Amino acid sequence: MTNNDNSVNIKSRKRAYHHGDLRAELVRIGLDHLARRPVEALSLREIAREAGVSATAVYRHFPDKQALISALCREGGERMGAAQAAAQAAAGGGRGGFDAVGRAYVRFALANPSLFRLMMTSPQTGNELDGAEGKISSGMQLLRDNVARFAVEGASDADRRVKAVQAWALVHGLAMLMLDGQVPVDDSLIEAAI
Amino acid sequence: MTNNDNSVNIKSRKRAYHHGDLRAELVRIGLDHLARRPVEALSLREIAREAGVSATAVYRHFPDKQALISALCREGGERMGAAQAAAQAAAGGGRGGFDAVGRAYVRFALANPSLFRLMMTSPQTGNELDGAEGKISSGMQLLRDNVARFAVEGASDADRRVKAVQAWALVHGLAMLMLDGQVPVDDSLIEAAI
DNA sequence: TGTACATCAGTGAACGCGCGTTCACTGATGTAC
DNA sequence: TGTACATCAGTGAACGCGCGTTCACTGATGTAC
Repeated sequence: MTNNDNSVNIKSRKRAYHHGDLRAELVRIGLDHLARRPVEALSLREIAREAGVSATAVYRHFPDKQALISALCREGGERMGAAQAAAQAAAGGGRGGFDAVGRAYVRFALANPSLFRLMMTSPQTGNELDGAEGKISSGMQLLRDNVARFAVEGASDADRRVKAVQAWALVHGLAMLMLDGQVPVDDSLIEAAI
Repeated sequence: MTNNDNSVNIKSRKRAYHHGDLRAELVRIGLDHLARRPVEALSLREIAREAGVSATAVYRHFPDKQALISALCREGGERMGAAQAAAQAAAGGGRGGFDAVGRAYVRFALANPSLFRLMMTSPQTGNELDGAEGKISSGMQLLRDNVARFAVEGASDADRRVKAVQAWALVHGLAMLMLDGQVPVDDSLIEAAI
């Protein structure tokens, strides 16, 4: 939030947020909910309530609930991509960096369970109006690029493609199994398995 | 369904089902829904509607919606286990049989998307009243047993545990990625990757 | 073989719930004169 | 520097919806006499 004077809330209920601030606040609260509660519990009314604003106010910033959800996915994708990029940078290039990206993928999923599920489930969210194409599911993209880059040893194209899918499946499967409580959430297990 | 005379429906609305038949019919319809529609669209009222019965009638067979869902998961677990066992038997023992179980896991998930998700997401469904402990999530169990059995090469216990998790994660990840449309649903890809 | 009766799987009306969305509105803000 | 006005982000009441669940009930079935 930039420069939002909360004391204004007490004196007047209108224009409590500077232009654009409520939008950012709604996204913030939405992401917070997704970090703590199941996807199906995500409610436009509750997010508005938590922002201290009427449900109707949301419609000043998003045409409908789906648009809010898309914004959450977009923001989630960016954060996930950033986390992976940071992990890769910290680990240096090469194989070590590649593994670091995979681990960051799993850790992001564990830290943001419902957001991660939502990002996976939602249709690719092609850019309807927005121009930022590549960024949208950048969390997926970075891992996929790495996977493609490190699977060059394979003989044929098809072979490389299989290796890429295997690598992604391993990482994604570990994330989902931990998320669903089928495998204990154990950081050293992440280190060992990836 | 055993011996259910449907012509009875026309003459009288009461006792249209022999004892126990409506229960089986509700489960059948529920599974059918789960094969075609998202989990969150599963509605007790709609299942009843489709069975040609009032919503209230369901409560003669299940204390509440959760009990219906548990029954669906139980049935799903059994079917999945059966599919895996059949695949293993067909492929013979050894490594080939092990791979066959993994592929059957993925194929079951693809054939029953929402049921598979429900089985993964639902808490382990420990047996409250029922005595059939091991059978409940037998779909998971068979794969896990196999995974444990074929990971003996590892040096230490911890190492074997890691290998087991990796194998499960690969299979599970491939299933989920295909289910979510992130990886094309392609049977030859399943063969190649597992 | 015929009759009285208990059982219990079905019925339809009604409940309260929270949801997403619409509507006509209001009043603080920033701008033009 | 002061005043009139357009803008538009907020308001609260209301909508219809389908849901899970409860209630008092009904009537076909199978059993005991």
